[in-house]
Amino acid sequence: MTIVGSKSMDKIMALAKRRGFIYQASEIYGGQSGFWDYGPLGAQLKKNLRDAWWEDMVLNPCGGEPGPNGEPVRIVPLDTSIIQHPRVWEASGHIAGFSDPMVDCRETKQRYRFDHLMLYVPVSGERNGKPLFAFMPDTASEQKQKKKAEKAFGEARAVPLSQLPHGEWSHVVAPDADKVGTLTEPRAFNLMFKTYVGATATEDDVAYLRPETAQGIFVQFKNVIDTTRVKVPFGIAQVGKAFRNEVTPRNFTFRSREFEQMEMEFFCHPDSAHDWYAFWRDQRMKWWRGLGLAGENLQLRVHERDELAHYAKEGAGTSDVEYRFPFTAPGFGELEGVAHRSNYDLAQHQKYSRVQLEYFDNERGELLPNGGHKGERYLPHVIEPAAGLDRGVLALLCEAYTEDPARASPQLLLLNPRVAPIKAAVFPLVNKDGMPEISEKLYQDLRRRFWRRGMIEHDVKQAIGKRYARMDEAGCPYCITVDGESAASHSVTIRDRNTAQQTRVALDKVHEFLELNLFVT
RNA sequence: GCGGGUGUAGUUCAAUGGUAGAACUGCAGCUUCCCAAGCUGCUAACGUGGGUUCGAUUCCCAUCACCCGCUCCA
Repeated sequence: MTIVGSKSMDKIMALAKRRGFIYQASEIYGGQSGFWDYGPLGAQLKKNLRDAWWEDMVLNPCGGEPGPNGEPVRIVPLDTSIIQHPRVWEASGHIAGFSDPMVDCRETKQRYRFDHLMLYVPVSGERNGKPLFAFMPDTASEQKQKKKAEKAFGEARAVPLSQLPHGEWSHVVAPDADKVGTLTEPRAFNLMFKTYVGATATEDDVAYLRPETAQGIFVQFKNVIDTTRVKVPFGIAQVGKAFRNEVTPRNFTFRSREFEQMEMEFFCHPDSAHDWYAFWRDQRMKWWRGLGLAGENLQLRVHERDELAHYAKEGAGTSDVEYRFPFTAPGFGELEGVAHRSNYDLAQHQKYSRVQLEYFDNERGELLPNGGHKGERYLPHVIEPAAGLDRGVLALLCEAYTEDPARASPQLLLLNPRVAPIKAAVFPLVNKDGMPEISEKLYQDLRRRFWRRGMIEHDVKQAIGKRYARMDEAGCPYCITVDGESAASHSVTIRDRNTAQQTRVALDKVHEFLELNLFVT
């Protein structure tokens, strides 16, 4: 068990840089806030994590474990465009809230358009220490706030909130709030990256880089249903880049402006949504555990009602898989959210596109004399496990980072073999006496066998201890050394990264050893 | 967005108003039969842009980036 407190982010970042895992984007130009690049080892580590997700979500979901309906889980892949029709983001609700200045209520977590909010103030103009009451016209808050205002200071009149002098903000009671001063400053939330489609680049050509990959799935839901013979319940999975103009990119790659998501939208009948929600919540937690985030640094957290996103207000709820990063400790940071989105997205797209997106389920409805069912038409509910690939990589690095003062080279990465970028390294103990010839041959053989699984390294230069140390820092699980006995006994030593202990293995059994220790869990 | 801090080789640090020194890393050679060993050599840095000055890595301003604390995270 490693103690998080002993892990400093500075050291992890230095190692990530030094060993070529993560670089600052555009570093030679001074860097660009919110953007990071992956170096050779980082790119492979990230690919391994992405592949692991793909294997366990698409190719063989949940390792073959049946879903709550007792049947194999069926998920199909998809790859949609980063730039979608702008109306997609109107339907999804991403544009509505963010093209105009908004104010948030810290108490109720409601968000209001700044230019829509009104305020009840005394007709006399003198507040006399009483609070002022904000409301949204044509909502229940209008009458409620009016009553409160009249009780507080008699006759009240309505003025736009925007006319309020800045110093008076702390005296405003927000709609549906109890306390004063819970409204934030008005802010423009242009969280979506804007661009122009076409060379003319007029305002008519405005488009956005997707702020999440999920909408591409909802938009193509009908095509997938119509062309692939899938039946509800089933999932559609997608991995890809998403972009958000974060106000404050912070904490290394944790909050980046360009990031990669691994999202799966699982479509099911509304009646079974709770079961599928619980199923995916537990499956996803199990998955992260299986990759090495096994200790108490991983937790599942159920969202409070008042922090649910707009699409998850109704339904079974939202849970986050969270990891205790060194920079969040003792708190946790989100790795993946599992949300019951109800039918919010399909309903929105059906409304905005005016295309029928309901699913006809001919295995439901009343039983017919011929043994079939009458069928039922409905908008499926959606359970969405949405994971951050970059956050996953960061969590793996943080978890793997270990200091062992007993070693000459105290820093090492205890990466799970499945995600480790370098699977094995082959060394001649010394670069002479026929050893490099044997190691070169073994290296070529192993690379031919394992290239699909990851990198195999070969290094003949410098002292053996230095080569071991390098591999420890890269998180390579096994170092295979050709020594003086190898030629005569046709054997090599295999060094375990975690223990630094060596085992002698016959040359022609090395691949079996790796197969067994690296890939069989 | 606010406040504080920091920017010198790949990393970790030093010095200096007269353009920088080291350790480790990396690379090459020698050596080397098991954990960053030894010897020799090489590569390699003052975040960027202004200002002051005869001269700025050093002082000033701006900017960019990172870190910490708030804020934010639809």
